[in-house]
Amino acid sequence: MSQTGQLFETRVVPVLVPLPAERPYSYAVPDGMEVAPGSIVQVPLGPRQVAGVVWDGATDRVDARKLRPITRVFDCPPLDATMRRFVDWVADYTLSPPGLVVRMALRAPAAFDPEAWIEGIEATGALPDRMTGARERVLAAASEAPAWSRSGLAHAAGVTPSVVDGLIRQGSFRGVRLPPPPAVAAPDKGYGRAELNADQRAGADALSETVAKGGFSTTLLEGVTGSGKTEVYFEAVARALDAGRQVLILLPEIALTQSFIDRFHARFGAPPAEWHSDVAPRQREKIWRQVAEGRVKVVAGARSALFLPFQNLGLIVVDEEHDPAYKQEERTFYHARDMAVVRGSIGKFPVILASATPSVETRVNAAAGRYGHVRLAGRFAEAAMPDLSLIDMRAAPPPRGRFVSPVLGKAIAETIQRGEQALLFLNRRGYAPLTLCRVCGHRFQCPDCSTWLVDHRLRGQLQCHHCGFAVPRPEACPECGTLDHLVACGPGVERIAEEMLTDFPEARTILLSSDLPGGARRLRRELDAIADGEADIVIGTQLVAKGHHFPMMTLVGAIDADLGLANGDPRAAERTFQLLHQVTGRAGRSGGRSSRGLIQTFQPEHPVMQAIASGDATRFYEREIAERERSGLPPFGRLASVIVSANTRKEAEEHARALRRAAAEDGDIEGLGPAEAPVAVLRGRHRFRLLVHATRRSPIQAFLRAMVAAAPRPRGSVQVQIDVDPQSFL
DNA sequence: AGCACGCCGACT
DNA sequence: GTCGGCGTGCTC
Repeated sequence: MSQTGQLFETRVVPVLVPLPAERPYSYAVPDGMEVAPGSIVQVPLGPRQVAGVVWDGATDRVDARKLRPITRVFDCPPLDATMRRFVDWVADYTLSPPGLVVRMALRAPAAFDPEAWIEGIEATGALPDRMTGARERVLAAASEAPAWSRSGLAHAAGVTPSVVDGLIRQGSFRGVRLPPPPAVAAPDKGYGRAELNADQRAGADALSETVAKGGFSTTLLEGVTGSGKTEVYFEAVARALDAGRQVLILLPEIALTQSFIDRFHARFGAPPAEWHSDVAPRQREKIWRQVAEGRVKVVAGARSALFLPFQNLGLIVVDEEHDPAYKQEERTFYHARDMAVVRGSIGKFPVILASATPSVETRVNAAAGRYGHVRLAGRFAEAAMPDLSLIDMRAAPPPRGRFVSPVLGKAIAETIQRGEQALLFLNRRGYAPLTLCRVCGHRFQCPDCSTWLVDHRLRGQLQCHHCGFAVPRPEACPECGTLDHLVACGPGVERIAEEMLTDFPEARTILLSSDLPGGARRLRRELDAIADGEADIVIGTQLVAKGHHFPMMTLVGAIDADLGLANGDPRAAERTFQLLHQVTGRAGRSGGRSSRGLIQTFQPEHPVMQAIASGDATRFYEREIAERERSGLPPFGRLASVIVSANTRKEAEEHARALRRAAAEDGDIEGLGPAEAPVAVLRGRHRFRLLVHATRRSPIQAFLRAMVAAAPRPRGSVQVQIDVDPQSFL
């Protein structure tokens, strides 16, 4: 310790910086600088300056020569204690460095400095020397509000800005500084209260009471599509706003369409602030800042909105809580629904999980009494319930090479004749799942995986859906060289679209698939267009199942409905049930109009098909939970995977083996399952997934920590990430 | 995550 | 002889 160090006590604080550091770094606080835990600061890090957060707890003992001073404190509301605890909790639970978690909360670099004030003008009351018609209009328009922007006033008065300039010179207006305009208008909790039926009223009252009571709780809001879940939880939102709290509504990214925003707007007189990947950077920063200042009251966002720096969060609603899109499977692996519950628990406020088809783990939590359970019995209008039936494809097959059965084809014809819409759902991208040579029988297979290559005609490629391998569609068989004798086997959405174009050439047909060009933005636009009636036949993969409002959709057909039941995934039945239930729920949402759901299946006797046809979700869940118990699989929790990724398959494989060996040699590491998902390629990196399950003795994180610690340190491009399955948080 | 340092292949 | 590939290691 140097003499100056002894004479002038240097204050040292921990600062969490947004990089994969296991713990906060230590920084010196310059004389006269005020910082406290939560302060957002700028610190030197190597050659650059980064934003970090002053953290809690003791600082690392660090070499005085390394210690560098904080550059500045941003004029920005600090991250509050609950947010800091939340970051630490998520880091611990997901076994990721806290620095990477805090990074998710700091993703709005320009938002740490206050927004600039706007140059505006206000009327002085002085009249100009010479009055003109244009000047009169400007003065009249100006009286509508205390202050204006120069161009805004000109626009409102219907004159050019030079008229306003003239009035400024005449002294009728003076310059004034205006606070930055709000990102969104304030919601009005009493604006467009919906008419609720008795059932919905009871549900809304129960949720509102939970909100009014305050404190942490989790409630499952369960009700079929069209039962008015949204309107019901809007009442809880209104109650939280009434108490002066902020509200977060989480939605799967794809469900954040204009129609949701419109419904919110109709209820609260203003749209919510939107937070998803399509929001422009400037707007993102504005929203981040105003959320931190408590000026934005309601955010509707995708999973990343969970890390927004709310000042006064009082309610989180997780809509479509079963949706797999809530699980982030890159960088920091987390499940937004579960982390929402954790955030509620730390912040001591209620969380509402809404779904027509809850995940099994949420059902189990509700059944065990850990979560409250509010059920909405029926639809708004009972008549709007779709009439569901199974089509036995063994009894009534379509002609060879076709996949839409005559029964469904007839229903489509009738539907579009009436000017209504038909939706065909098939959960398989591309044109055909298998291509073979009619001469020698050669099947096109992925060189790295044991899977067929899927024919994608729109892209002119054969693709492996497992690892991303792709080749141009060949014309000749690579085995026997014969030209033009390759044949596509089985259906994909592209092929169904082709069938529809052949059968209904005059109909407006839209194909929706995640691999079509244009990305999320275009998809949202197309979905809104469909809702506006700009299509007759819609063919789509699972993305059409996700919470859209299609009032004209009176027929839903599921092609190959039992597709998902074949693979060995322990959640196959649950996923298939959820998908089919959601997709058939798209039908019959406009009251009065009769609607149908036709499900093509090769195994109509399967319990999932029976449950779908009967519309009895409860029976399905009870059976599924019992089934999992019988098979020894926990209904949820105590499961995890270790994901090893590397630039080459060999590297990834080698590290996966090392982890396996470490687990085998260390007696304390139990529960490394035999399963190992085949390698997948994601953005050029080869990934291995090892399944891990814990025994009853300790939380699964302990196994994972021990296993990763015992294995050799990753070398080269190798990276290890952990994905912990949903558990109970109470 | 950046960014610099460092050690092996094709070029102004 | 250098420019530059990305493997390795560090950042208070």
